[in-house]
Amino acid sequence: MSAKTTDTKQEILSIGRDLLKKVGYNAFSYSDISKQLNIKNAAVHYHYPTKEDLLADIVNNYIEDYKKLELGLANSNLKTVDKISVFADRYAHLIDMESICIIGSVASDFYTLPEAVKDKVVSLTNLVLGMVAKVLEKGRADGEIFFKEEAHTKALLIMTNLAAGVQLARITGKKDFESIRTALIDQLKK
Amino acid sequence: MSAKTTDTKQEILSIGRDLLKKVGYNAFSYSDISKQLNIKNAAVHYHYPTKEDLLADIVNNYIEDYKKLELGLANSNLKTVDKISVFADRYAHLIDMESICIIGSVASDFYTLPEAVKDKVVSLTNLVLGMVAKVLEKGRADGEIFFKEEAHTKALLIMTNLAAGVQLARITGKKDFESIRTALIDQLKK
DNA sequence: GTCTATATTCCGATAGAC
DNA sequence: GTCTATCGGAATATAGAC
Repeated sequence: MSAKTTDTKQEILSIGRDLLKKVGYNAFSYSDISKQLNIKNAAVHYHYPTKEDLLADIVNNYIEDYKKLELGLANSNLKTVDKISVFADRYAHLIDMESICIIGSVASDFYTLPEAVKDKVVSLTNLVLGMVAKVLEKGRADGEIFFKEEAHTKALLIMTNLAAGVQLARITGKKDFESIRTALIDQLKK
Repeated sequence: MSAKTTDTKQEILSIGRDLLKKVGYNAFSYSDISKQLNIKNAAVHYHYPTKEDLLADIVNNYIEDYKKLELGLANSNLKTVDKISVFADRYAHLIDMESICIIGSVASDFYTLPEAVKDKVVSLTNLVLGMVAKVLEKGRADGEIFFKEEAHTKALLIMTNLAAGVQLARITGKKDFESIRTALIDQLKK
């Protein structure tokens, strides 16, 4: 139990993660978090002394999550198209949560982020792009999917479709995201 | 001259536009603007009583800009691929300005925007998507470009590639955006 | 160890000077 | 008409109570 993190800290992390994806780093305050937990805003500072500390933990948390997802996909029996669908489903779910993806959120706020966090954001982004590229490359080698670009470029195309797709959905509706999802899956089937 | 807008107001609008695209609606203050003009922050309030007024004018300004661009493209002799390239070039330029596209910026901050502005954002977005879709549809009818999706869907795919492409470039570098640009133009040539 | 009372700074906005 | 001095409130953060 020595490594156990308190429930309060876990809840702060979870609420912070949701707020980051819903309104962005500059638009939420410690008060927004403390009110949800019925504590004073300063209590949040005990667990995370500065907002930068909280943000850093959120990003680290996503790095861990994506490492697990990468392992899960690598060890799964899913067909390549279904692996990409798993990925697309995660983005579709964001829309229902009134969220955008973590990378899009911090990218929009990038020039206002603490320097130390920017490095972590780069790591997270490279992790996700690399994961998608690997899935695509293997799928093509196995003859399951088709694309002519480099795997890294194709990963960029798909990732940007999804990331900006959830952003656009806030403005024009979820139907547009579904059109994007369907189209990019169809493209892989050639 | 009766309709003339003061230089100060014009400069406020211009600086506000730049700040909106660089750091987002919640991350800039009237002080950021007033300092650049060597006036007091309250002087900005004379020209734009509330921050919402400024944001609304910025979005309206973009609507006018894009209407002009749409007319310009419709009356031009450019080939379809070059019209899309004009569009992609605008996005590439944003990266050099440390900016992201206006639609991506307000989409990320959407749930913190004043209600009245959200409607304008919807109009702007539909305007841009419609413009791109029209260019694509005409280009396909003229046999200049090829794509199998509906024109609206293809516009979504291209727009999201570009919008999230400039966001990603902040994190992983401009080279990734150039890969995206090259790939999406190549796709149109089939 | 966990949280509250309090300080400090900066925000958007108003009232009033020139 | 244009801008400055100033207000009320909210933000992040510290010091100290329990």
